[in-house]
Amino acid sequence: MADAKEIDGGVREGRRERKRRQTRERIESVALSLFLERGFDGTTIEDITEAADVSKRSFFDYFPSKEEVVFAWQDSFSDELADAIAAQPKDASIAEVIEGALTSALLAASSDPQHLAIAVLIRDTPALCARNQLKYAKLEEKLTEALYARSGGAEEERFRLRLLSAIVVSTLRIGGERWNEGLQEASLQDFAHHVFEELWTALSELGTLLRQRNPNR
Amino acid sequence: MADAKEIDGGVREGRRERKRRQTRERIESVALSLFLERGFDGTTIEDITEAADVSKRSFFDYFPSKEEVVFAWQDSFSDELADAIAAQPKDASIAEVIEGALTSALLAASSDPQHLAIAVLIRDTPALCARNQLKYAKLEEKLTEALYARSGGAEEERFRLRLLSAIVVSTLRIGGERWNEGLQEASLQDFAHHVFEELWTALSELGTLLRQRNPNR
DNA sequence: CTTTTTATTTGCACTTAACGCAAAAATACA
DNA sequence: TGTATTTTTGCGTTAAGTGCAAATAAAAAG
Repeated sequence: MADAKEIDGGVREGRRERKRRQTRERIESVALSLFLERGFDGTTIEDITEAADVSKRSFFDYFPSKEEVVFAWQDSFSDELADAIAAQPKDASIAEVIEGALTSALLAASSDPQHLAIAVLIRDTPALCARNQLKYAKLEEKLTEALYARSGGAEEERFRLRLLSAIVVSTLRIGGERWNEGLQEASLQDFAHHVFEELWTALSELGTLLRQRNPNR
Repeated sequence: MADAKEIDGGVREGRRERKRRQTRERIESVALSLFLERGFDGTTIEDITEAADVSKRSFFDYFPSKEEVVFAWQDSFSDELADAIAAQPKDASIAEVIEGALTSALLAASSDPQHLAIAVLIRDTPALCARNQLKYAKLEEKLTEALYARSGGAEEERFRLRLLSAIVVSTLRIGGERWNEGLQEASLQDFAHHVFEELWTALSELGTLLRQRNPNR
């Protein structure tokens, strides 16, 4: 059990790992094609495994359920967002950090044209809608952690940051819906910037409104 | 097909309707007991139908899936909240409307002691977690509509109200988690009031923060 | 009270998702 | 080469959920 095939410090991908990765990618790609073609419910695991040329049993060795194939890519988005937050300039305001990081993560994600089709698929499949909401919850957690890690970390800040994360993720969700409904005339950057403008303005006005109504608190 | 059994204008519940309602309630009650006793995954549909003395097939005539039994009561909460919002005094501020309506809806809901057990069940069952998130989305929609209906309805207000709804629902979610984690020393009223105080303060400060950073916008 | 109509319940067969286990095949290593 | 390990597969099983047609119960009509 000595370490094998190590070259300049990194473990190079052996045949096993390579094949496993390829199989996983093949299943994912084939499954998504079929989902888009025949719908999620109209595609059986057998359809997928036949097209991907693996046994039905092997499918569950790669993905715990049919749904997870659709959401496999989601984890990477959370991670990218967290990285992007850490990468924002030190002197940026919290609004700039969030807007900057989210915009760059969104741009990276949208480079894959399949994502739009997947979004539509999710919207039109009730079973996927529920699972999709869970994605937002996870994203919210990650975002909170990333913001908390960045901003010194006073315990009293936690609620505020959690709330802010929730607000941002909600905005992402609402904005995403609007983007999918609309005609995508503007570029994603411009659209995102516009939505953030609305967000900051709305929050700012909301703050004013609340302070006026509860002046003594 | 003439109308039958009508007395003073209302259609009295016939034996059919009554039995159907009773059966539905029996299934629901039995199912929840079993879920709490053996867990959601550890309870089969057959367990439920045997205990409720109906056929397996009939179960699906009352509920579209095992999960829906757990969430059957949720719709009524949304409706109560919408009613409570409409019932708030005309001259109340938006914050007062939300806090007042949500508090009263929460109090009404929490009068059923099973709700706490259900909340724990949901938290501990992954399959239910996903479905649970969908509940929040629905609540958000309802809340937006209720606020929109109340506040004259300028089209430009929609985004703000939607955002505010999202914020409130997020707060409800976060507060709910905290409530379940904690020891419930305070009363629900006091706890809710405290959470709302935090919310209004945080929003107000957030507004200030954003205005300082984006003074020219 | 009997017949007819309508709504509800049930039984049964069927599809599909998902899991467990042990045999078989592929790969790594010596 | 031979041996150990990992991966893949086949097969059997459980349980959710659907469709359909027969049986049953309730309501309406005669």
